[in-house]
Amino acid sequence: MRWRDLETADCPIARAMSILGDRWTLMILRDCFFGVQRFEAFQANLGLSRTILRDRLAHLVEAGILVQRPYQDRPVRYDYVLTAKGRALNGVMLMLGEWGRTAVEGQPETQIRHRHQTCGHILTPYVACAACGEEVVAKDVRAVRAIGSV
Amino acid sequence: MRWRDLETADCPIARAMSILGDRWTLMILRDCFFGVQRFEAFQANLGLSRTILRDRLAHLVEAGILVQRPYQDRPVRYDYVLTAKGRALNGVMLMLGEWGRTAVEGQPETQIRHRHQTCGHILTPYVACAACGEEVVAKDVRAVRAIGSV
DNA sequence: TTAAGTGCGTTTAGTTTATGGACTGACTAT
DNA sequence: ATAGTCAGTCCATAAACTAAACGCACTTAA
Repeated sequence: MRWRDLETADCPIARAMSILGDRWTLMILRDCFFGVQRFEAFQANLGLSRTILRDRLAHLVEAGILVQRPYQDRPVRYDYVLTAKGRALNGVMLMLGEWGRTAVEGQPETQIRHRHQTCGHILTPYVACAACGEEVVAKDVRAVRAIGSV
Repeated sequence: MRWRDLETADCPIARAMSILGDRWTLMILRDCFFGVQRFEAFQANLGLSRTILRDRLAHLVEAGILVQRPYQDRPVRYDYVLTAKGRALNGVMLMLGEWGRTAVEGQPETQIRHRHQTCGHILTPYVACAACGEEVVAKDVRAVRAIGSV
């Protein structure tokens, strides 16, 4: 199966993965959330090949997740910054980090956490339901095919 | 950079991606959450090559995300089912699906949603802070290096 | 008892992607 | 002038992925 056939899949996870589903894209976006904006910085942080970095950044721009913002002329150079669509990945990132932190063994002495500025605590994120505000756990959820949303 | 070097990274997202970060693994896990358990079913649903499927399932078992549960002898055949560690990915899946649904254009007529059994509504998931219960948005969050958690 | 089917894999050969390193180009700073 | 910075391209090699065929240990149907 060709990978980017998933773009038009019926399943939103499949559509998400058609954009995010390779070895580097989510790592690049993690760096974006940490404030990294420049080509050299991504490359130095991640250690991926420049060819791939170029390709992935271009895809992310094309997908509307990053925008190029010129920070100098002669020669023109761009920062890569998150769009609203990119910032909307915040929840995915937080949950992914939480899973990596709690579920994946391997105990580095320090780990990166987040502080929730509005309450001051170190963040432990969980997924809640917009309708009832309760925490959502796997067993309480059933997949349904929906037209519209209710 | 060699990919599985990330296993011991300091960043929990990097550690998560060392397991989940390829084109198919999260798609396989999505199917697991939808109840798929058998080799042929994964292969038919996803259309990936059998070679890769074998490899990915083996990795997921090795990582403790799936377990093989024999459902017949002669010849012995296994179901692949989520462990607690696997089920802990529920939040990631929900947020990934929500992002795919709301942020990725392309409007199939029907989409897969979830029903939140405890309140009966179609689920719109969001990420909340365990300390204060409020929704967590990108701008209210700052990365910190932490030893312990508080 | 032969034939067909099922389920899970392996093998093979060919294609696609990724990799690391050198290189270019347009500058700036010393 | 010389070195350094930054973003990117080019290239040869290496690794990953693919589709299709095949193998094996059965079960079921003819």
